[in-house]
Amino acid sequence: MDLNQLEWYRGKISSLSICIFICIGRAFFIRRKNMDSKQLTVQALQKVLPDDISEEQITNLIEKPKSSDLGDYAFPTFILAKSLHKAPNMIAEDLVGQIDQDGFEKVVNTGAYVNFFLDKGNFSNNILHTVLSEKENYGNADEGKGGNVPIDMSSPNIAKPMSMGHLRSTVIGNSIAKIITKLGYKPIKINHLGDWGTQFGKLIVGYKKWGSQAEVEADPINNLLKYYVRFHKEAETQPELDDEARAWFKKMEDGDQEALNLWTWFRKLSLAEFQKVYDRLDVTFDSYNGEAFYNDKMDDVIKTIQDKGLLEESRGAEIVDLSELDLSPALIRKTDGATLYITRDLAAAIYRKNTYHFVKSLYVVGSEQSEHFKKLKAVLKKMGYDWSDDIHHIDFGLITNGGKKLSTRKGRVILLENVLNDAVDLAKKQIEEKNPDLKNKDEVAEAVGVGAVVFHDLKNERRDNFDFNLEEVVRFEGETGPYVQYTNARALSILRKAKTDDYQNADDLSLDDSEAWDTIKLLQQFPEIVDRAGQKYEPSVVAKYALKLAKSFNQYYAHSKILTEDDGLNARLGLVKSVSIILQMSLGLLGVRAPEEM
RNA sequence: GUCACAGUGGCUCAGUUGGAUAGAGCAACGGUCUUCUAAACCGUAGGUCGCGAGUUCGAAUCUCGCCUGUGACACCA
Repeated sequence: MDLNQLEWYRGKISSLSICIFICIGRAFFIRRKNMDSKQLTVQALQKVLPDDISEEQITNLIEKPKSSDLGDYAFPTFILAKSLHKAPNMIAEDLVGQIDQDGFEKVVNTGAYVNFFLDKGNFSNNILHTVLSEKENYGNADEGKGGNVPIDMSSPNIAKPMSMGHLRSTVIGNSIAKIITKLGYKPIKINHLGDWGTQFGKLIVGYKKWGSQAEVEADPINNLLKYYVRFHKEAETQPELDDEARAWFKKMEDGDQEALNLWTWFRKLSLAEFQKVYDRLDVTFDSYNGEAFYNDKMDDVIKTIQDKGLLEESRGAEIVDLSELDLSPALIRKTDGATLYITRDLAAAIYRKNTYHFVKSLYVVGSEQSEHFKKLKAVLKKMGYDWSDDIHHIDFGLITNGGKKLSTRKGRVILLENVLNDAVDLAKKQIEEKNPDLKNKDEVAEAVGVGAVVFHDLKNERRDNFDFNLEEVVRFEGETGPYVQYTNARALSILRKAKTDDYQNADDLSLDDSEAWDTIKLLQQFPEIVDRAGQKYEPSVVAKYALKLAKSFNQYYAHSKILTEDDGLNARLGLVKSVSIILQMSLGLLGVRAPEEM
């Protein structure tokens, strides 16, 4: 490298570092100012409140009024009534008289509250600059510090169709993965396939009795399901079928070629079918290690349990007693020597710890299994693994149909694929009706239809049960995914129609408009929303926020003309752009696509 | 029976750490497209926050009891 080149590099490097320095400095400065809007309020109060009330107490007492009519922060004076021997509303009135209103739009009292109104122009200028410069990094945090977090999710059973129940686990897990990524963790999405167990014995019996290779290949899952359902029906009157099934599963475990070949074939066909659904949902996995993967890891686990003196015999089975925790015993090995669900999960938990050295390990599994996870953690704890505390069961409520639990065995399932197809068909109809000139109709219909189903699943608290209702799931009006998508599409449409993009570099983005105020405040809330969603493993926090932001923005632009050539144009466009950035990010965190037009 | 979770307008649900007249969306009724996509916006009507005590200046929110629903409760996963 000659001298000239060296100089050139130096120049590059130094100008780059200056740029980085300025950018970071600016972002930091802006963020400080935003965070300080509450701090400003605290300080204003502290100067006029009695000394025995600490800054911390004031911070905790300050609340955000439900309505902007009552300001942006409010301080209730009730607790001062006793010590000051005065009525709360008198205290509030006195405080308002003493408070230095500098930096606020105004400070007034309403009854017993002191209400602080922030300087809208200043606040909006700061927040819009922040969002426009940080873009999709807005709201990022480093809480996770790159720690691995395996997420056990989706986990459908081989040879059975994916039901709405699997949808829940899949989309909740997927969304949590995205949310915690934003918080600095590294999720490892594991599809813990149900690919082992006695049901395969049943399936083989059913296939051999009533099936054919051609039939299975034509429509694998539906036909395999058909055999399975028929097996259960016929076994009611012919109990000897159950014995046959057990024998076939035993053959699998003993390595019988015919049994294993069938099993491998079923598994392969099923995975290919599942993949179609995952593609539509935009969900990928880092591992497909299911139950079968742990077959050869069971002995070690059982040996460890035994070595620690935890294994007991009871009624012919081997168990770990958990009665001191008010839990029923964990069945490690059946009377016939076969292992069980919890044995495999113990092996999996230990494997994941050893392989990923996780900081947390999540299981997105229905709440009917909460007992199982309590036992799992308890056994691990007894084995001396303190990291059992890092295991979290992310439970969710079950989906019923007509108030009844769905059951694969009885053939009462809601097929996810049908639901998605219905939703997409309906979306297509809507597009033909409302926007017939749209270019990529099918692609948009897919995004909207699937988005509606996914959003519907995520918008309520995980643990809520819900009764399946097709009309409700594929609804496009009101509090739905398409509503958020539509709001974003319209925002983008405005930006396309704007003759300028000067707002991207404008210094002044202050927007002193009460119509826009709620939206602006919502933009500022986004980072704490992501954080809360992550702490609670609750995608619905993001979904509800997205609805709130969309609604507030819809209200704003239904009443205000954005594309007007005046001094406020840059700020308004900056707001539209910021809203679209955050709506897209929110939808992204939920695993819902955001079409540019619809 | 034991344990867990839930109970908010006709339906589906919101409601950070207890706070100001309990909020939305569907459905119902009425209004708004010559003006940035009406999948939108505005308005009207609709609630003893399951019931009863307790704590508190103050409870949908915390504690206790009861009622109702759902789920789990040893060889399924």
